[in-house]
Amino acid sequence: MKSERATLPDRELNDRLAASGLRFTAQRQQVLAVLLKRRDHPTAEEVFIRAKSQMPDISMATVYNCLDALTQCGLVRQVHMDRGAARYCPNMSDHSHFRCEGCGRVHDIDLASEALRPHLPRGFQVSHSEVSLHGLCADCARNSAARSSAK
Amino acid sequence: MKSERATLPDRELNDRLAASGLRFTAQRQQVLAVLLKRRDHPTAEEVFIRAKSQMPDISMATVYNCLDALTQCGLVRQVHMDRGAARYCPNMSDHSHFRCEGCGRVHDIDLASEALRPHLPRGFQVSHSEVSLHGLCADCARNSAARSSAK
DNA sequence: TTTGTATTTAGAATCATTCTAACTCTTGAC
DNA sequence: GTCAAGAGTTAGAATGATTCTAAATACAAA
Ligand SMILES: [Mn+2]
Ligand SMILES: [Mn+2]
Ligand SMILES: [Zn+2]
Ligand SMILES: [Zn+2]
Repeated sequence: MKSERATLPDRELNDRLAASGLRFTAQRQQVLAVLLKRRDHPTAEEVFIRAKSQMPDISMATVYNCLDALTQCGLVRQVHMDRGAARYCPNMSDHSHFRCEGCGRVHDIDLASEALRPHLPRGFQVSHSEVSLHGLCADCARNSAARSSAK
Repeated sequence: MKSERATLPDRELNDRLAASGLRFTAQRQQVLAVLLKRRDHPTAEEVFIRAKSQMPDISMATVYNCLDALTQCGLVRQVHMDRGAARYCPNMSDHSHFRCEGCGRVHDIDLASEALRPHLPRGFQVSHSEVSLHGLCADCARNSAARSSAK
């Protein structure tokens, strides 16, 4: 049985889209649902695969369009690690990203770009900033330490 | 009259290349010279154009190869701003980058990634980090303030 | 010299993304 | 309800940056 009233994320989606003069569509709902379900910073390609499993007719072009719409209306951020495909994150708090070279996962890091402000030279006005870190996450660091001590 | 002994950057280049098992070549020398001459974070394309003006037979593939060799032997860093082409920087000190939306220039910012260390969650090991900032540089901010007050 | 390897080169291939143009759906006069 | 206008979706083409490939060239050591 489907609830009469929209779920909370759907209501939020509807309002945000409307505020940007955009329509609520099944595809945008699906793409957002994918991002909210597993917060692992998937690429557009990965979003496409996951969305397609629920909505077989959705196209890659639409996934790009939806991700763009969601980004525009402030529900999703693009994340740029490495040179490869952009990743997408539905966590809109001011945070940074850490890409683990061991497991490949992209972790949210509670490091606000606000913290960088005092380091800037006089007169510069920052409108947007991005911090990307690379290395070993706690789990992978522990494993690699264990492996090397075991020899 | 050309000096008998190699210039300082050439000596350094020779040593660094040797240390990585790479040869000193005219193309690598030229590409490094381009980067040292104007430290404005050019893209590979821009490096190609500048190098070509001195060395008309150099190819784009070689510019990519040389930039790669210079990066490997620690004389140059790749800088990733936006989604576009990578930029190259011969300043190997721990610093960050600021892309001005007014004039398009990429400025070095004296913000060491070391400063981020204390913000990391326990157990994470950072091997590399990059901070990219966007906004208005001091000059452009001043101009835009002047323009808006003049109405 | 000779010979093996590193480097350069042009062009093809690849990858992510954007664009195009046709089709479909929604909305809001009438 | 009908219908036109606009918004959204779609497949596939086009683009831009980079990497790959294979042949030619330059080098360095034997
Ligand atoms: Mn995130
Ligand atoms: Mn720099
Ligand atoms: Zn890990
Ligand atoms: Zn500027």
